[in-house]
Amino acid sequence: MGFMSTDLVAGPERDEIRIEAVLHALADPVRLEVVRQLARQDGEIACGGLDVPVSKSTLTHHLRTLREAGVTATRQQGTIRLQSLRRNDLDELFPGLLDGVLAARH
Amino acid sequence: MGFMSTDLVAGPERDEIRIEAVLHALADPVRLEVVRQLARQDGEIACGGLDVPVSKSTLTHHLRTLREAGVTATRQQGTIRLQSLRRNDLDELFPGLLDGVLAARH
DNA sequence: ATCGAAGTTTGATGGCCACCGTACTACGAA
DNA sequence: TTCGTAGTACGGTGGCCATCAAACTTCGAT
Repeated sequence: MGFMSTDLVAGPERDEIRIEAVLHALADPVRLEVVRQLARQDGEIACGGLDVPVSKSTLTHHLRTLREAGVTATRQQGTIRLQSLRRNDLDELFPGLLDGVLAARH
Repeated sequence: MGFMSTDLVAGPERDEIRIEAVLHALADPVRLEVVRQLARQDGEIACGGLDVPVSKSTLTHHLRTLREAGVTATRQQGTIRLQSLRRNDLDELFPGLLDGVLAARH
């Protein structure tokens, strides 16, 4: 009670993030939509709070791809997993990339 | 003799360039290397001037993918095809994206 | 006209991966 | 402890695509 739960699910350190993995992660329409929703929210979203037209298991797969690429961070909160964008890390490694992607009309 | 040959090979208009196609095009290691070499050169390069570890036919395939995504422009010069980056179009549509990708250490 | 150089096209192959349903795990509430 | 909720893990399937070799095309030079 009352303590900040920082129960992070494993992902790459900032220096381990590879541009190819990030681009591959962003190149899928479902994952791109997830990133857009995370960017719009500018905070954490649970899996169930994401509005994408795929099954639960497929969404799990996409979220793992994003996390392992270093695009998102995942924090466990009880039985819920909260997703957030790793804006700082991405902006430092690839300045402008994320903003450029989000600037695209869709 | 002496006139500028502007024999462009077909590609999408600027407004037809889709972010998903661009990301997919950039997500392949061979194509990303092509983009890096084009960016370093800051001009036109013939297919044969590109240093990538794939066969001729595979390179043709990659260059078509890049062109049809709107990442590169292709100009025919006799029997040679000159490739160039569509920097202006990409920067206008997705400001920062290309620079961010090129800023990645590799 | 012939030949070589530069690329494309075609057809085939193998691997990756997006997708699903089902079964499973873990946590919280009643 | 039982039940519901949230999400993961596991097989399995189909489709896309990176790859190549071989045959073809097109242009320029000889």
